[in-house]
Amino acid sequence: MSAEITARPKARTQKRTNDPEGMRKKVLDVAEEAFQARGYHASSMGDLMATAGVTGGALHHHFPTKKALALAVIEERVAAAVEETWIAPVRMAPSAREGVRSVFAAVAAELERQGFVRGCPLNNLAHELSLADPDFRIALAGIFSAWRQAIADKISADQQAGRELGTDPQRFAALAVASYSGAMSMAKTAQDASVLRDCLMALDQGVMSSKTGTRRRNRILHRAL
Amino acid sequence: MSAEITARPKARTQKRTNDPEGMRKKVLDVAEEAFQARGYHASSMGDLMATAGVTGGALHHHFPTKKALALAVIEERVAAAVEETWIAPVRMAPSAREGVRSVFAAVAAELERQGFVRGCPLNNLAHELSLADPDFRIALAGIFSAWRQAIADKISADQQAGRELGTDPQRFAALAVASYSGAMSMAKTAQDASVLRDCLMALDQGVMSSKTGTRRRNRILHRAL
DNA sequence: GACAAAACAGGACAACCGGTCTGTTTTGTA
DNA sequence: TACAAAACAGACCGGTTGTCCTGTTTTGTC
Repeated sequence: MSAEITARPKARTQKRTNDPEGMRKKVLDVAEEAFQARGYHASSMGDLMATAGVTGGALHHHFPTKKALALAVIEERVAAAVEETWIAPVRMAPSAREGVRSVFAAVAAELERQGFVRGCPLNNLAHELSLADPDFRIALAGIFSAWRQAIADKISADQQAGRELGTDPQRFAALAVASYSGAMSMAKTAQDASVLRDCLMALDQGVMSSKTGTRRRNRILHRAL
Repeated sequence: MSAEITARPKARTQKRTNDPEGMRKKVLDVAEEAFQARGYHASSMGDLMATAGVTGGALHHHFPTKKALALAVIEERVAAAVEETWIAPVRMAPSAREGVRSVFAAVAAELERQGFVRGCPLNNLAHELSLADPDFRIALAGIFSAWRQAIADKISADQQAGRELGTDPQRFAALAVASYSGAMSMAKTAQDASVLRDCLMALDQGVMSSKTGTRRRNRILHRAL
């Protein structure tokens, strides 16, 4: 008679959503959002399951561990975000300096528009996870490296065209990424994007201006984007 | 007879250390170290108790909650660290630019010496906690603000002496702090301090050089500290 | 030395964490 | 339609978390 009890079919309360690949995407969406807003350790799997409307079994099927989920967020979402908001725009810009300047200005404008600063996804996760686990650190370091390399390559391209001959590509890229990351850190902490503008203007009047006398012009063109 | 059992005096295994203020300091030391190395959420009260050699009762007496402990670390330790490594040196420097440059170089040298990058304490906690709790955020934002203000004040002092007349104090300070913070983020993620040197050199050849033709000189003087 | 207050000791607890397990349903393929 | 594999559902567990509580010891004060 015990077999009769244990073999009793369980009542299923949740319907299946026959949406292939949609469930994994939804979990990644929620995880990306949560890791960005609250951080990795502060986001529990239970929270993610609840907000994503996903059961534990489903989550574990796509991502065996929490680490695997975070790794997927880093490699698929964070890397894509950097590619979209930084690498591609810089590549398409008329010059490296103009590309960096326009991204800076665009992000500052976007932050002022939505009136809330959540910080740079890459920096947020990098601070929390790069010392916690080597796999995390390597993945995050790779994104940082690709980010800088894209800017350095653009400087090299400019040099191929006879411009920026006195500029070291690696150093320029390092300063661009560092000042942006640091400015975002302060903007997030102060919940005020104005420091981003301060940094952009300081760069404009110093490093960001070429040495051929375009310093005045840049200050005027700055509002164009 | 039950009273006889419940009233039985408990055996005390740990001796008292009649060291007033010493216990609180020890907890703060351990917490500062742990929050810096592993972060706030990844550091459990149990770990802190164990490594500090402190019982739960003692810890709870000095710091009723984990949040109170973190707030004390921020206000007493992180603020002091920024004061010690940045604000005081900049104040004592011959000029703002020279002060910023020397701190940058000193930190880079220190990181290369110990061969391991744990990141900026302020930035580490700021990323993890500034969105988690308003009290955290305000405390951290205040330190960032004081940091920038110290540099801006130094620029103003330079201007009082007839120098740096074309430099905006707030913007200069914002760029200095941002580029340092961002460079430390990358250095921590890559576990390589060379990006700090890259940023310093980029600043030296651009923003960090005054406009009176000292650009050459700075590159030579750079190794002096 | 009396005595109130501060400074601890140490256990207990409820909530929660991430992960596992078994079982059911859908899907791809022939 | 048969059937193996993938995709899920949902309960379950051991360990950990932060906090609280009661009791003991030290300290300061008159």
